Amino acid sequence: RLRKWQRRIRVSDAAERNLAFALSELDRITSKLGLPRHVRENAAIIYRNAVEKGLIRGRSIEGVVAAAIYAACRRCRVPRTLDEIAEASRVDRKEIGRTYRFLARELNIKLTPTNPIDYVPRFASELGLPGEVESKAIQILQQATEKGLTSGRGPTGVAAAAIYIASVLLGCRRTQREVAEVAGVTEVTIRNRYKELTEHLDIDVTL
Amino acid sequence: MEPEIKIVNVVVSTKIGDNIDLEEVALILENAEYEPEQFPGLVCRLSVPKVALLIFRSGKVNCTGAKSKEEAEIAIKKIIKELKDAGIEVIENPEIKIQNMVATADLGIEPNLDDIALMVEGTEYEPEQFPGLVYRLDDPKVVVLIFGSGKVVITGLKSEEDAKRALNKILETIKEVQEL
DNA sequence: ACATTACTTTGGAAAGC
DNA sequence: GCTTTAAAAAGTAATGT
Repeated sequence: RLRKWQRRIRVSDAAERNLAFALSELDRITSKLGLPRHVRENAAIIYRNAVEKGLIRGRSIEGVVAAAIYAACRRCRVPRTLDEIAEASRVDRKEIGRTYRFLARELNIKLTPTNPIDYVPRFASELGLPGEVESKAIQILQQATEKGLTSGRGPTGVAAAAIYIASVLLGCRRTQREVAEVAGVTEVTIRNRYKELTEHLDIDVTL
Repeated sequence: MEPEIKIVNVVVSTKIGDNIDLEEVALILENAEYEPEQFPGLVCRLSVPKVALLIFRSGKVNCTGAKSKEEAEIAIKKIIKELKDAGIEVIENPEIKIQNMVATADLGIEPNLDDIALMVEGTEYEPEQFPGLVYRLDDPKVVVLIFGSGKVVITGLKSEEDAKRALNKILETIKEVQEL
């Protein structure tokens, strides 16, 4: 009767409030990361699907929002690392990774591992590198993938090394430190991938 | 020749008594750490065999780090004797149950993790987070970590036999993936 | 440029928060 | 869910020489 009616109002109120909070968080994080509108909308769809399937139970709204954004970025081929999303949200990378896996499984989101090539445009432009360097880096990564040199390695590290090599080859060298900075990896990692790529792909990088 | 399987860790549980005073036990066993604020169990490390034992107030005990069930048994017998000699009431021949085993092996081939992740159900492969592919098998119910080198880690094992079965299944599915 | 140490992942039990 | 324990895989990271 009246009680039931009131409870329904309360429940829908709470649901509305939660959704509003989630969407505002989604807006805040996506704008902080400078993500395009279609990525944000994609993340919003993923979040709504999660709500409909009751996947939020036992999880924080922020965690699910962050995981939805992470998934949307990958699906739209404009990946952000877990560290970047963890920094922009107030959720730690462990929880985002765990929630992402959970959402992927429950919502049947099938994503292949992030292709290092998808990181090239963003990293290259942040380094102010011309299109030719970008193309060269992508070409290197395609060859690397064919030879299995990307398997098991972190996508950002391989992408960073390819960009570093391409920048040197085309005469607009960026230091390992600069590339490491924008890619969010250490110089040691770039050096390791650099060795691997130049050796196995017979690339002469003479300075 | 089948790939050699090496058991690298065995986790075992048992019960050696009741209402054990861990403060007292901490004084009896030398390499014992007991910080109830941090963890309810007492930690005791043995050098031979090289294992770690977790002893609880209830008398329940966990033993980790052993290379075999026998090794874990020896370790548990050791602390039982020490406690008994110190005048603590203990169960002399407790039933010891294997809770988990970890094994490593080499497939002898370098699998394409991307292809496996794409075609095999129950797999997770996120190189950004971890270089190995995670493969959950239903029978035997274990988890296998497969690396690009062909090395694998099998965990969740209750017996050595399951490790062999799991390994054979993995080799079979990888062969199927390679053909398709 | 090297080396060493340490953390990521997986599984399971224990008692308590 | 977390806390603690051990061990392996390969990659990445933090520090040290």
